[in-house]
Amino acid sequence: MDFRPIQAKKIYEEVVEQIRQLMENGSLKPGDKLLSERELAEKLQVSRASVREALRALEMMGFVEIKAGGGTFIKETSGDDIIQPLAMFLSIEKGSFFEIYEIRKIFEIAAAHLAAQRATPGDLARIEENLERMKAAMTEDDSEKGEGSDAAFHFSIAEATQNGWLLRLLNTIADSFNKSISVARRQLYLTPGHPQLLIEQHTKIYEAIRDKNPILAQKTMLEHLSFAEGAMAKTLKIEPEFQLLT
Amino acid sequence: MDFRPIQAKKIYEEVVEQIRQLMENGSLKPGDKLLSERELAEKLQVSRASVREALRALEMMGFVEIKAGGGTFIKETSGDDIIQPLAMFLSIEKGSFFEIYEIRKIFEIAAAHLAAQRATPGDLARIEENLERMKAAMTEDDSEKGEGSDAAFHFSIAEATQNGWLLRLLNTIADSFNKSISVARRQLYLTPGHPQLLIEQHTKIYEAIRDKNPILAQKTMLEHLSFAEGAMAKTLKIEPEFQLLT
DNA sequence: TAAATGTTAATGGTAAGACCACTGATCTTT
DNA sequence: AAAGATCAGTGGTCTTACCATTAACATTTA
Repeated sequence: MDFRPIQAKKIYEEVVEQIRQLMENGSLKPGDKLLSERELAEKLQVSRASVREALRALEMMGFVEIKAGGGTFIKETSGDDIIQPLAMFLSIEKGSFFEIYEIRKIFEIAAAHLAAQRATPGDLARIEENLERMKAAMTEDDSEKGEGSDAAFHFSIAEATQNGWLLRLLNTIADSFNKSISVARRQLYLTPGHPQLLIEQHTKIYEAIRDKNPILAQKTMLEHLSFAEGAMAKTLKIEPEFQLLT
Repeated sequence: MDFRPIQAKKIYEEVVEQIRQLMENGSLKPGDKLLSERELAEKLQVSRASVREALRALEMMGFVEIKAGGGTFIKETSGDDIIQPLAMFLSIEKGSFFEIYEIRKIFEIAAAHLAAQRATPGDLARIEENLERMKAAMTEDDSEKGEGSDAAFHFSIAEATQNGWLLRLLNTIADSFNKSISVARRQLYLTPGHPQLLIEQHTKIYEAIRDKNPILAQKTMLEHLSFAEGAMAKTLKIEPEFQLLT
């Protein structure tokens, strides 16, 4: 006998799929108001609970925005929300430290390269400003300000790539990363001599971008990240398995 | 008067947060069975519907697996599921073609570089096998087989990086990409002379990886992707804004 | 005894109905 | 015309109920 198993697809998945298709073919554009939960339930011949579970899923993925008392709207997909599950994952998963850090390195190196090619005068000014804030933080011995302007420095480089997607992806990874290893990161700034080293490295990166030298920019960025990786790995008492892009 | 707004957090979000914390601090390990929906509802003093919405969200993000009639289990987070929202987004978003393709290029170039450093003999054999299948497909004039082995070739390179996260992210982007531009991709293989060019490029990439030359591997990969980008852009009648990593 | 079979309690899946708080537009009053 | 009150509609939540599936247990059978 040659029977095929009967597929018992969950209702909410079908609802998600129908809405997804409407978004894909353009019937539902960002800003559009969706039918109310009650109307959807009636049209699809399902319970309101099923509709709500589908909308919950779409909300989690950042495709719709649900306003209590107002209605449900197709969201202008910025991309930030799509990445939320990734951020949550990083807060839980500890094992794949170096795999993820490697991806961050790939992004940052590429960002430095592209920034050297495309940075506008405004971009350059922002990068330099963050570098100066770092230096000031060091003389003031303000490690918190130092970390903040460090992150801002990297952010402004990603901005200078003119690639919004690269900016968002890199930020998500970097943010989640900095949170999950905040201890090691703090140590990075409290070790004698390290702040000066870090500022030297950042200065070199900035100069390479300013001089529109993509190769040097990516090289200095790699050196900086590898140094930070090694220092943090020492604090965390784990050994990096690979050495990227040497 | 200095009042702080009373924040009406949605109940399901609080449920998600509580479970997330239990996962983060290790109280809930992969494989563990969660309390039943009814028990959770009673313990948390909320309705079963709210518990279900929270579990739906966790399921969408790939953190739990829900078996009808069986129970809810903490999932061994493979990472594939975390990326699902990204895949769904790519199927909808059409505008940022070159931004996304640039990210793909960044990944593929890095993958080629790392593969040249880390490929095992087994990896190399797989890469070569896919290359041979491409050649065979060309002589047989089987464009479908050609596209398939092309994708497999790139996949096997990503595999050789030994970085599971890079593999998953790259696959998600590449898959969504190939689907959304299937027309242009087909044209890429039907244009006279192109198959031969593509095979030459792939051969160069393979040889660079085989010879453990990361710089050359990344250079040949870049040339290949830039060529494909230009050809597809011509079919789609759009002009690339940037030229990456030249 | 051990395997196959039947039973049953627990679980997730779905539905229906109800009530609340909030939103936004309309209507009323000033 | 502006301010306030009204009200229908919406999402948020809870309750109850029943179904289909699962898995453990009890029973039967060879």
